[in-house]
Amino acid sequence: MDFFDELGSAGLGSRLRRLSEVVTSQAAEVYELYHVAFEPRWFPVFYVVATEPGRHVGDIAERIGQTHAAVSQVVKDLVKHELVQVQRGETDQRRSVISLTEKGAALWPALQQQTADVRQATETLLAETRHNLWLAIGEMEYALSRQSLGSRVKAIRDARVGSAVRIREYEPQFQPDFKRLNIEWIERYFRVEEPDLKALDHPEEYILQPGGRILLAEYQGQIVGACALLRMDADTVELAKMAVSPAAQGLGIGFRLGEAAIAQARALGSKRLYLESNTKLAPAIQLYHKLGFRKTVAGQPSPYERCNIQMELVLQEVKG
Amino acid sequence: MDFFDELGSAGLGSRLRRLSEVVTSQAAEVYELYHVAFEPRWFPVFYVVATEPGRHVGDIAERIGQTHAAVSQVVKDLVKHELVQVQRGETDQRRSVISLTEKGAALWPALQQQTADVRQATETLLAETRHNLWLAIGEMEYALSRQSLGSRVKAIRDARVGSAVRIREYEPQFQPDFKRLNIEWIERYFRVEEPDLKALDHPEEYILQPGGRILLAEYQGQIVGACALLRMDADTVELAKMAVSPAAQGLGIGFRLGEAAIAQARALGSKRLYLESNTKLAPAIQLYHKLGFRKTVAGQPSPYERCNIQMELVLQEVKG
DNA sequence: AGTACTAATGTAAGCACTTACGTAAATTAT
DNA sequence: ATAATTTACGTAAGTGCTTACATTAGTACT
Repeated sequence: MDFFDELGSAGLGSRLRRLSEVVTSQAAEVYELYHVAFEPRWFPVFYVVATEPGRHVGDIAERIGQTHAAVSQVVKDLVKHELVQVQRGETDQRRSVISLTEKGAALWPALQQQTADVRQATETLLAETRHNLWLAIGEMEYALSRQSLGSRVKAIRDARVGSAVRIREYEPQFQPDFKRLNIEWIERYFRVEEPDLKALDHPEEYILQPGGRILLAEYQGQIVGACALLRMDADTVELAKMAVSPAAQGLGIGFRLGEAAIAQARALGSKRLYLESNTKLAPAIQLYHKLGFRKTVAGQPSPYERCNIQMELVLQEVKG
Repeated sequence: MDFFDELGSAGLGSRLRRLSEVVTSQAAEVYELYHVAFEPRWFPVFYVVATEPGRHVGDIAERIGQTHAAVSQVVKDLVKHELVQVQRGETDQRRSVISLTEKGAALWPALQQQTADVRQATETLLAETRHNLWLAIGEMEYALSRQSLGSRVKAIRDARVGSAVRIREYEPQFQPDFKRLNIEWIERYFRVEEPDLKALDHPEEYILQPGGRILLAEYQGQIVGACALLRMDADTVELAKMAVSPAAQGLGIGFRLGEAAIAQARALGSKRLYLESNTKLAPAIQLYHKLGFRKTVAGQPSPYERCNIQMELVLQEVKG
């Protein structure tokens, strides 16, 4: 208890498990109280079999929200205790249709009575509390189905990282970082080509002087991402040399760089932003898509071997 | 979901389990998101080891509210992943003192950051709901620790049965029931003796005519319990021939009979109610105790072999 | 009718814990 | 000091589900 208070709601999963264990074991005591040879986990299956005859395993599983495997196992137990029996389906021989045995049918009224008692006890119990557990569970299930815990945490992390990421203009001292980040991923997936080295070794000459831009992402005092805009013609700019260090991937840094690059392209008066990539780089393609880029049908020839896809983002519709 | 609504809160245990599974598996996704090679279930142990150095297995278990076995297993896993190391205790060689390895220490800051994110996400999640799950769990744990589900259910059942049990005065047609109920338990534990048969076969002659009473309990149209009051002398009445059919035991019927008998004894003007029993019959002794009977030190000699304990209940203090 | 796919089920193994049990070290009683 | 008890721990097996896999029956398509 102590510990959970300290840890806070991050331990929600464990805490739920612990409570479910307490409730389950106390439920088992209830069956003892009624001296009924019956295990709590049988109940959902038995209930469906008793109230809705003619159902088969998969059917029951769907009804009670468990897997067919769980139902199959419970049925096996129930058969062993002679409470239900299994028949092959008439129309469909694959089905296991479950029905009560005489012994099972004899047990049912007592079980119903007991369930009514348990329900009443639980309802009194819930009424004792200020925060209704039953309703809280329902709301939580709904909230989690709308958005998973993972994506909620991701949103929080992205917000935190976002405010700690600084997008910077190129300065000469960043040339080694710019080169390192790009060489890293090119070597990982492809091989470094001649045009790469030119641009990475002499960015001022090959990128900035022709009217392009270089952007860098700084996170926790380190340069962890980079990208470049290359001037193609009056209306078109190419987005290239996009790189994020592996350690900083998944933090939304690529997206921040992309946004900044698009803003820059607009500022340069470009009407169309264009890029080349490779379908092997699925996360990158996904990122570009998220930024608004769409695949172009027929494109210019590329100077790079590794490119097999071209994408573009229209910044300003050309009036036709 | 459907099913639980229909079944009502009787399925609280299963439902908690299901939710805890969802939360736990979503928590695992979070670790993937941070690409940290870490399993959620390690967290509590790792947390204690990181924040409170020098602790040993049992110590950690107590801290996080799990068993030492669970901690021992997690530690084994953590050692395999080189995140912690184990040393024998210095003063006590039985202890396994756990500490972080370098790798573990390196992981800790990232994990702390992640935990903070998870906590924030969970808190936002909880804030979205009208019924706060976290507080509801706390309240439920408290309510269940005060009174278990079993005893709550029992109280409800006793109330239900109580109103369905009718305590009746003896009538000649009940003689077979009176005999059957008593023979049943006597034969089960002891053997039927001569005075038993006299009283059971001819209750009017041996019990009623000397000024005694016979009470019967009717439940669902059947006689399921009986007891008799035997007049001893002007001040003393003996409670005897108390019997409840096995199928109806545990329903509080004995208690109802006892209460009625005590009321009758008072009505007869008796100052002292006395009984003989056997310590082998633990539930019976417990019942008598609950009714207010206390063991007497030295008693009268008994006509029955099977009696090895005498108890009495003072109805009206004899002024000394 | 033969083939590929899909559906229904049973079985095995896994998960994150528990309880049960056995062993060795420490403590207490004699 | 020896014996009896308690404590600390690790291992095995159980719990109530799940996922993964294998088998067999039914369906759709040629």
